Amino acid sequence: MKRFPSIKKNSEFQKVYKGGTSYANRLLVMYVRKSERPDTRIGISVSKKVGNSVVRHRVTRRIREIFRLHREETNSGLDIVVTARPAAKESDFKKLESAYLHLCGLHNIRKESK
RNA sequence: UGAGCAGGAUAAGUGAUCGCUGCCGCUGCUCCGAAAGGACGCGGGAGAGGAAAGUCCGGGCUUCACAGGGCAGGAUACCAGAUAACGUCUGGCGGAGGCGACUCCAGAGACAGUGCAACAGAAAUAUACCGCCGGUUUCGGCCGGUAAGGGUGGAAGGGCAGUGUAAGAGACUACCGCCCGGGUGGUAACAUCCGGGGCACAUGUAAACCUUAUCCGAAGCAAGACCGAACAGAAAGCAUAAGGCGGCCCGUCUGCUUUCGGGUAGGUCGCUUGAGCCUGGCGGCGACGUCAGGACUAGAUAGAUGAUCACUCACGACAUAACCCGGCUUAUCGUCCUGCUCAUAGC
RNA sequence: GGCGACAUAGCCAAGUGGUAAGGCGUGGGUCUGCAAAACCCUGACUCGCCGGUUCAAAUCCGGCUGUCGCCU
Repeated sequence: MKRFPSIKKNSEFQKVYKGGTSYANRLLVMYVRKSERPDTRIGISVSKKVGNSVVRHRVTRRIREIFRLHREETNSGLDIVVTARPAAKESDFKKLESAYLHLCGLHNIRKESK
């Protein structure tokens, strides 16, 4: 597997938005929905309101890196959509990471291993 | 030393680990496949900009349209050149600004025609309000001449001085301006000189319509080409066996295979070696051209540059390719280099 | 990535080079014992921003900024 699987189609995004549960904090919004697939997929959405192309790419890469590093800690078989809010453009990697883990805790999708 | 003008370069760096996207290689173990090959693994090497931006011009490329010409529509506009082409660039000319280095110009035509010019003003391209002069008078004025003066306006009938006249007026004269013709220099724009017209054309606006000259078919890689599940359709053949409707027959609906064809989801190509880049010589004032040598430098398809650690400093601006080039415009923390101008002081 | 449209008062908006219409709303007044309704009065000074053409620009011409739509 070269890359982790991701949500690509607009219809799949809409499915998660309508059928999933959502939590949010100051930096991020997270939608989670159980899927029929065995693995966990992620979709990242960054609006133009967040900033220009450079800012949006940087936010996307950081969220993708966070997901990659913490993938083993979460339950599998989920579709996750993360939306960045405009405040995310000023925050660094550490702040985004703590915000992500906070939302994972609210969703109760973290494994009980640790 | 201070103030400035013009041009150019650069766009934080180094090392380690994990991760991402192409490319190349493998005595390859594992999986798929008839094979070619692919997946996976390991190793190597590559991986955003000067504006990648805005999409404002120009071209390549692709599809569609097209005998040729004209009209319509659009663009450009001093001259000569450069270029694949351009609204770009270079060198000149004219005008404007600056002490200067130098900078800026949307810089054809308003004697081809039409339109518009609010308010003010008597009058806006045609006219007499006041004034001046002559005549007349019932002394209030009326008739005629007149653009020198007043006032209005962004703009008032070529300017200024003189002659002249009742008062005036290119009516006449000199200079300037304008128009016409010619000489000289220059490829040309243009500059300069001579002669003539006595002025008949004569406010501004062409980023108003327009005239003249030149150029332009339209759309854009989500262009387009190929393969192609599903599904709508057509034709041929087979079975008339079985099932539904029906009490039964007739009838009617449902079938299978092959071929054709449309082309959706999806996939492959287009997709990066190029009117390109670096160095040097030659031609040219220059833009640029030409010759020789050298290097290969992203190609993704929801879209690749991030995270962690260490060190240095000026503590890091604007900003992320998406078919590719040539320009323009706009954004931008700084650092460095070259040439030149002015002022002050010293030699 | 490509193509196109729009921006005028708090809101909806008209506007042809020459003083920027109108409606809703706000505020004030008349009316009423008090209100509602009705009637009268009321505001643009940066016409999104910066330049240019013109005597004069919301309007014409360039360049920016923002918003929206279409192509999948």
